Order: sequence, then C-alpha cells, then structure tokens
Amino acid sequence: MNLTVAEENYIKAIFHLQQAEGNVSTNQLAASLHTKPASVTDMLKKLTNKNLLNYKPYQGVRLSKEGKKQALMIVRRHRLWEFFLVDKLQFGWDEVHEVAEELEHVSSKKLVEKLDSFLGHPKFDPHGDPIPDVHGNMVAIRQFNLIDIQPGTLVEVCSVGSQSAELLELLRHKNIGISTEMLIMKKFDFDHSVEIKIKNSQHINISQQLAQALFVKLV
Amino acid sequence: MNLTVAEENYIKAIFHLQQAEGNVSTNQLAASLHTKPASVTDMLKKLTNKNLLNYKPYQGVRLSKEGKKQALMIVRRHRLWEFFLVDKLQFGWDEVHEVAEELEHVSSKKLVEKLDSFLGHPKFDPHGDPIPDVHGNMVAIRQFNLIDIQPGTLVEVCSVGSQSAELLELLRHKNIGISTEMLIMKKFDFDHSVEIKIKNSQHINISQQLAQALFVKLV
DNA sequence: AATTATTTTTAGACAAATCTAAATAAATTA
DNA sequence: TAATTTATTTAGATTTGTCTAAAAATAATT
Repeated sequence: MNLTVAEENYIKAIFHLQQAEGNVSTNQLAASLHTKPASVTDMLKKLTNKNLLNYKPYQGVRLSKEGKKQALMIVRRHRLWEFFLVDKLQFGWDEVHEVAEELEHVSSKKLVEKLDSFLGHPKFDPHGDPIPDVHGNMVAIRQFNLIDIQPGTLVEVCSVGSQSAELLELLRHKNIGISTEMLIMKKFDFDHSVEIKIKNSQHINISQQLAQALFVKLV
Repeated sequence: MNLTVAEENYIKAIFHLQQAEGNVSTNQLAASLHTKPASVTDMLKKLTNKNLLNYKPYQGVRLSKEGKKQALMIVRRHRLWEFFLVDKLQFGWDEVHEVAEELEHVSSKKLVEKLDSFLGHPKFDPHGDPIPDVHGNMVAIRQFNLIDIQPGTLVEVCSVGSQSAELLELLRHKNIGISTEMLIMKKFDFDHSVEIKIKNSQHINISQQLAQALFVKLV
C-alpha cells in the first residue's frame, strides 16, 4: 500500500476529524485541507477504491481498519519528527509543525524505527500528544505540558520530554520522577517559572525550561 | 525560487553529469533519471524559463549560475542527511542513499542549518564526498574512506566521520589527528581491520569501525 | 556527397490532483 | 408540506509531469 503525499494528507485529516465528531463531512474536510468540496469528493472516491475509507455519498466518511492503520503510522512519523526537532535540533515546540508535515511523508520503515530508537522510544511529542508505537498502539490519555497548567491544579508526572543526562540529573536532585504528584501553586510572569508543592514535601520552584520538559496528567 | 521534487531531481542530475562531461545531453539525462528523452526536453524548457539552465535545442544543457546555487543546496541537504543516517541512526554507509533522496527535498532553511549544527558541521559525507556549506562552498578534493584504500598507499588524514567523545578519545590514544600521514600496510579479511604505519612511529592496527570513521587523501 | 543511423524535438494523449460552475440531494424553515 | 437554504456531487477544464509515435536535426558511414 503506497500512498501519495496528497492521499496521506487526506487520511491524516480524516483521522483527526473523526476523533472529535463521528462521520466526517465533505465540507469539514475541504476546510481542514484548504481545498474545495468538489476536490474532496474526488479523493474520497479514490481512497474508497483503495479500501481505506467507508464512504457513502452524502453520508460522510470514516476510516476503514486499513485506513486507520495507515493514519496511525503517519501520525507516528509526524510526532517522532516533532520530538526530534525539539529534543535534538533545539527547535521551539511551537515552530515544529510545518517541518514535521513534510518529514512525515518520508516513509522508509527502517528510517522510522531507527529514529524511534535514537530518540529513546518517546511516548509523547513536544505538545503532549501520544506517539503511536510500531503496532499503532498509544496511550489514550492526553498529557499536558506543565507550563500550561493553571495554579491550584493537582497533577501527576507521566513522562519527560527528553532522556538527556542533564535533565535526569536535575530531576533526581529535585526528587521528581514518573508518577510524582504535585500541586501547582503559582506561576511567575517574569521568568515563567512555576512554584509547585510535591506531596509530603516543601514548596519548590521549577524553571521554564524544566516545566517545558515535564508532561503531566490531571488527577 | 520554489522547486518541485521533479525539478530538484533534474537540477541535481544535471549538476552531477556536468562535473564529468561538459554539456549534458538529453539522452544522458533520460538514462540517469529513468525517464524518456521527450520528457526531458519538456522539463529542460520549463527550467530554462525559470533561468536555472543554459539550454539551446540540440546543443545539450548546463546549469546557470542560479541553477548551480540551487544544485549545491540540494547536494548539501542530501549529504547532511546521509551523515545523519550513518552517524546518528546507525545506518550502514551503503544503505543511506535512497532515504537521503527523499529527505533532501524537505527544504526548510532552518531545518538544514540546525541539522548542520547538530551534526557538528561535517565536511564530508559517509562516502567521502564533500558537503557544501551554507554558501555553497566545498572542498574540491575527493576524500576516501580509509577502509577503501589498498595496501602500499601513502595517505594523509583529512577529517573524521564524527565528533563523538569516544572517537576523539581513541584517536588521541593512537596519536592520530588531522594531517597525520600513514602508510597502509595490510588489510585483514577476518575482521576487516587495517595495519598502518604512521611516520616515525611503529606499526599499529586499526579496527574496521575506526577505519570507517577516517577520511584520507592520497599524498 | 549521399545515405543511414542516432539523437532530439514536436505533437498529441494520459493520470493525478486540483479548480469552477451547474445539478442534485438533504436539511431547514416558513 | 412546500419553499428555501445548505451541503454534496457531477461535469468539464487546467496544471504538472509523464508517455508514445512521428518528424526534424545532427552525426556517422559508405
């Protein structure tokens, strides 16, 4: 099953839209892909012939089993590259999307698996979205960057943004690890640092850089 | 100047062919790109309109100044990605070409420059071909991988394949550095190690891994 | 120099992905 | 329910990059 760039973009857009809504409409897709409804109809027919979609005219569309499998692999590539760009190339997490849109279409199986190993099999991308594994499995819950959490919220650390020795050293020093629970106390505008309180411990301050490297879930 | 993948592939092919020969013929290009002469003629007209080529019907073609500039940036991306694949993702140097063919078309300026920094501004790709810098300048001489040199040859170290601490430690220990001259004595089939003699020093043995990381020129 | 062979270009067609404009189906509202 | 609005599909055209077959230019050979 070899897909063109255009086909992959349709599959990915349908995947994301059908998470929220049920069946995805032609107009929704056209808006999402910055194209016209007539073009969408054409492509839906084509992808239906390839058994990637369940599509009935006027009834909207959903991914077939095979379509979902393809979508998960595209999302996997996209999020792995986003992680690479932030963790290795020092991109800001807000400037990686467009570049990852291009890299995701390089589909060498070997490249993707070696990249995954090189990155240390990350579970979440820099936005906190889960990265599907090689079989398409991924964590269901949405994780948040600590920097985005409002004061007063109780959260639990789920994963860290990189595996660098420097980060791990700092985490050990602050006694923060996976599944550490913490209450967000205050955010300081001056340096974007965050004051937190770890269960049965004192208040500590976390720098912007560290907060951006911590992914948490609400408890 | 935004080029399509097809256009970039033509520019790159012309660049490589005009190194060897003078003007590049339609048939040569068709063979090199696995396409038909008629298709080549069409594309040559198109690229000529974009001022990337100097082309006269029946007279063959050469890159214009702007075309050469574009070609050098494509080659730069290709070789940087090849270096990345071998040095970071542990690909064999003989299996990177096809993947790099795809990655080279991702043309984000920022991506390429950050990748270059991340890799330590390498001067040669894993095949010993020079990597053009951001201005299109590159070393003229062809370098060779030490592993490919025949016994009896006198060579001089020009660059090393990576900047890892582990490699640098080993080189220091063996007293090998840039511009070290060495005579290749013997190659062992069992482990692909190489016996060399450094000027004014004793014979030493170099492992396959180390030999692959050393780039030399003939003296 | 005339003929033959090779190379290159032109002419016309095709698939992929898109578009506009018109037609049709579905949903909404009076 | 009928009329109207909105959503979707069809029909036909366009662009990009390719192709085959035929024509034209160049090169090689007798």
